Amino acid sequence: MRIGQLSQATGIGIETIRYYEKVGLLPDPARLPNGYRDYGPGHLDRLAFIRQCRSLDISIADIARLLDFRHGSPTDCNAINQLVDEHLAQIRTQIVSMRALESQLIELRKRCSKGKRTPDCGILNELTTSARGKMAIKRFPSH
Amino acid sequence: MRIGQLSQATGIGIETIRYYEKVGLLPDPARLPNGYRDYGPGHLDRLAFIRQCRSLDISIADIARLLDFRHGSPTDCNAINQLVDEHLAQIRTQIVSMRALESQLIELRKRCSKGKRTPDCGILNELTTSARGKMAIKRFPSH
DNA sequence: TTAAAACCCTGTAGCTACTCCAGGGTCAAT
DNA sequence: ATTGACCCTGGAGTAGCTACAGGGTTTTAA
Ligand SMILES: [Zn+2]
Ligand SMILES: [Zn+2]
Ligand SMILES: [Zn+2]
Ligand SMILES: [Zn+2]
Repeated sequence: MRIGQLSQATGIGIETIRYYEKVGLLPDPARLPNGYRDYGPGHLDRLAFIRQCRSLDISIADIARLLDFRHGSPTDCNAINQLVDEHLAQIRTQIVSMRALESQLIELRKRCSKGKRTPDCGILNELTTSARGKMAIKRFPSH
Repeated sequence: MRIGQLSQATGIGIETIRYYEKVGLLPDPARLPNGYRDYGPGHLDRLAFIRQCRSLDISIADIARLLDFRHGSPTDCNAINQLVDEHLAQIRTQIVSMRALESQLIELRKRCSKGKRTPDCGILNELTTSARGKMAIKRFPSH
């Protein structure tokens, strides 16, 4: 199977497949006499696994760890459970901070209505004044 | 005011301040005879505004636009309202997809309990089978 | 037969918003 | 005279791709 076919089969772009090879996620494939990459079913399987992990936003480094567990000698799988737990915690943290961001932006948006001119824009003014409010207490004399 | 003082006053790192100068967010400051950067109150103000925007996750490019509105000749501010609306929409989209991600990871996590060995790990197996399930229908004969 | 289209190759640069470092120069105090 | 705290420039690194540039190969159609 050539790279274009692998790309079609997995829905992953050709450049991305070559990138996964470069960073060590996908083992180097055999080569045809003309130098083209020649993939087998193992590559297809592995690449599908990678795509599934990426769709869950698992990092390249963590996918490498998962692939090691998958293809290495059997061990205790607690590390896998822990990896998922950590990612879940990370996602939840991000959701919390994005919701905080959302409400801040909602408040900001309320400051302005239609048809104002920039010097009277409530949004600009709010950004300016809250920026000033957050500045360090310390003052710097000019001498 | 030298760069270290500006850094202290705004809470922005020195390297970051130089970066903002390089990308055009902060105007080039005057220089002291020894070549050190010499900032005025205008820079402090502008930098505080920038930090405020960044804390709302507004991109460098959009901050540049906001600064243009802030320091340019007065115009209609609808573009500003729209900018905030777009960011709000973006944030909300991201929250939605992160929640979807969260529930997927929760489901995945349920697949495995303590003390299993990697070949029996429900998480690994789930990742593998759902990866296979999502593969393109098209098959590639080996001939 | 030949020319275009479609495929493949390597290597490099670009994206975001910083952050860090190497290898210097400058200035105050000891 | 030397230490330490500053400051400078320029370049590399981060994550995960994506998009070339500048070539070679294979298939298909005129
Ligand atoms: Zn992780
Ligand atoms: Zn407005
Ligand atoms: Zn925007
Ligand atoms: Zn498990």
